[in-house]
Amino acid sequence: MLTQTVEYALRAVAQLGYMAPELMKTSDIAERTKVPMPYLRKVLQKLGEAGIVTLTRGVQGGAKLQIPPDKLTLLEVVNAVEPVQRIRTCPLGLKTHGVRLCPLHRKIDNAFAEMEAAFRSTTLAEILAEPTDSPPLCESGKRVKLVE
Amino acid sequence: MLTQTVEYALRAVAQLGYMAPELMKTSDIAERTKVPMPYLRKVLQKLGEAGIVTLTRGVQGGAKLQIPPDKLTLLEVVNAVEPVQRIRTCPLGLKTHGVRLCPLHRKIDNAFAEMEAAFRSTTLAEILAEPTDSPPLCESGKRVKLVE
DNA sequence: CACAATGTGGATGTCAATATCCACTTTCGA
DNA sequence: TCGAAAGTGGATATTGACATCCACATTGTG
Repeated sequence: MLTQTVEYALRAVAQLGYMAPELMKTSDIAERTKVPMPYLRKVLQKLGEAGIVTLTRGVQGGAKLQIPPDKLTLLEVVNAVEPVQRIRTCPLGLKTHGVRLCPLHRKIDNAFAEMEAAFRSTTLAEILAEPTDSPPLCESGKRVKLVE
Repeated sequence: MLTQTVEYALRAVAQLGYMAPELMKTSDIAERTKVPMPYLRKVLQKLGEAGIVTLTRGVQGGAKLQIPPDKLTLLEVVNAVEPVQRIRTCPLGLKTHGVRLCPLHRKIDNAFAEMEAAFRSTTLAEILAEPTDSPPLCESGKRVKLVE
C-alpha cells in the first residue's frame, strides 16, 4: 500500500480536481505534479480503466475527472492503481489458522484496515477544500487553474 | 513500511519471544517461521545491530532476545529492519510547502503516523499473551517451546 | 484531405528488495 | 587439538516496481 505509483495517482487526481470538469493534457499534468510523463500515462490509463478519469485522444485530447470530487474517495484512487492487500489468511499457511489470524497478523491487518478507513472516508473535495497555506500541488497563493 | 522483510523480522522476534530468554539457532527459527533461512540470517543481523537480539557463533550458537518481551515494542522491530518513512517535506519539492505539508500529503502522513503509533504502543509480550485460538506462528494447541 | 497533436499498446531498460551461495571465522566438545 | 556446528561477509541471482521508448491509432483544424 502507498507506493510511489499511488502517490502519483493521487497527485494526478488532485490536479484534475482543480480543473474539473475540464480536461488537461498529460504533459501538463506531468509538469504540475512532477511525475515522469511516460509513467504518468500508465497511471492515467489505470485510472481510466477504473472509471475515475476519461481519456480523450487527438488534438485537444487529455484526461478529465469522470467523478465529481465530492463523490470520489481517496481509497477509490488507491485501489484503482494498487488495491490494498489486506491479510485474510495466515501468511505462513498454517492450516489451523486460516481465517482466524493470530494476534500478530491481526495487529498488522488492523493497521491496514485503519489506513483503508481513513482513505475511504476522505473525498477529493475535502482535500482540495481544506484551508491551508499549502494548497495541494501548487505554490502558495497560486491555487488557480492552469493558465495557458 | 511493512514490507516482506518487516514481516519476517516480526515473525522471528515472535518466535524468539516464546523461547526467551533461551536461544534458538537460525535454521530452527527459519523452519518455524517459514522464512527462507539464508535471508533470515540477514534479517537477524539487522536485529542484532539494533540490539534487539544477540547472536552467538559456533556450536550451540544462535539468536536470542536481548530485550524482554514486555519491553520490546513492535515499532522497534520495524525500525530495526526498515525505518518508517514519514513525510516531512513536500515530496514535490515545492519551496513554499517545505515543512507545511499540503492536505494531501498531510492525510497520507497521518495514516503513517497512526500506523506508527499502533506499533509503538504494542509490546511483543502483548502479542504473545493475547488469548486466541491461533497463537502466533504455531498450530493451535502447540503453543509450546520447540522440542528437540 | 493532410498534418500535427494527443493518447495507446507493447517492448525494453533500470534499480532496489528479495533471495541464494560460498569461502571464512568462531566456538564447543570429544 | 581437531572437527563439526554455528554465524559472518560479500558476491551473485531473481523479481517486481518504476520508468522509458517507439510505432501506431485517433482526432481536431487549416
